[in-house]
Amino acid sequence: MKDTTNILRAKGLKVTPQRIAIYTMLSHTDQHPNAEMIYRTLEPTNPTLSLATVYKTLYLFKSSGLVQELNVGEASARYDAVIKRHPHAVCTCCGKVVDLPADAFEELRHYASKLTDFSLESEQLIFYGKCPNCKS
Amino acid sequence: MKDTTNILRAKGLKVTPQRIAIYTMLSHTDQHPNAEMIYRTLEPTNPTLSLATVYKTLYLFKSSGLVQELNVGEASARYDAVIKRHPHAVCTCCGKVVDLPADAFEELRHYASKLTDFSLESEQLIFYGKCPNCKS
DNA sequence: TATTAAATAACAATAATTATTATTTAAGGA
DNA sequence: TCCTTAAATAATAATTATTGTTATTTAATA
Repeated sequence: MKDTTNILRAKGLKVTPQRIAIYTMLSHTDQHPNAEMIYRTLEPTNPTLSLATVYKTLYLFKSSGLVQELNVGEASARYDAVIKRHPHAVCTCCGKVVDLPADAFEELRHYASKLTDFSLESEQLIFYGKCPNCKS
Repeated sequence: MKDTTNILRAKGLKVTPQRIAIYTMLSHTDQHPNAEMIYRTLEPTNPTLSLATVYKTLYLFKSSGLVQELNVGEASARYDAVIKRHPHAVCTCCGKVVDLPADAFEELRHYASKLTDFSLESEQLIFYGKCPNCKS
């Protein structure tokens, strides 16, 4: 995809088929997949892809600010191509992760900076509960 | 310790020296240690303790509601004997984790339940930044 | 004190992630 | 378009956190 190529170039990253596939997939899903899910999704159409490359590419993207890593308490990290920090809701039954609008963070930042001597950089807000499907 | 013994009994748990040591240590620290730290702290005075027991005991305590597990994005989980949900601040430099007062959660719960169809159970709020020591 | 179900220590196994290395390839210049 | 080369990749080994297994020990209760 042209878009992905330009985004990678803008970060000074070499453009490879693997990177294009991973970024394009991440920016077209709202599933918050982990490395394994990304690999299993892309492997059929990218038979030469290896799982180690997925991990390295995610690390690279994270370091370049192209994706954010999300830690919801599972064994493996999830990834999100939306880089603006925003709250998430995690279903404690099926594991689904959904996005919430970002505006909760504005007041929170204020609140937290009053309470600590930290110089704050970012924040993570996760709600846990049962999603509509699992409730019933 | 008498206190710990009673707390374990109240949850219907068998009282063993290992459980007493782990719970007593957790309830007397604000360090939010992980399993390895707990093991290394207790092993000198409890030479018969094994790391697997630490993990199993933490799982038991978590299931019984005696401790909460805290996932700040590190490889290993941290534990807190304060079971009321409260925000944490994590130093991105030295890894220190400090507690913040719980009252931020009241409005957040309200906010989140308006935004999702989830039946919400709990929440986790983590601020990342540099602690006073690491700032300078 | 004797009984017994449960807990523990020791260690094997697993799962997620990272490191290593030989091979391949993207990017830029001739 | 073809070279050159530094960087990326595939394959796989290694590591780290955590969980499973099992023989032995022990806390709780009779």
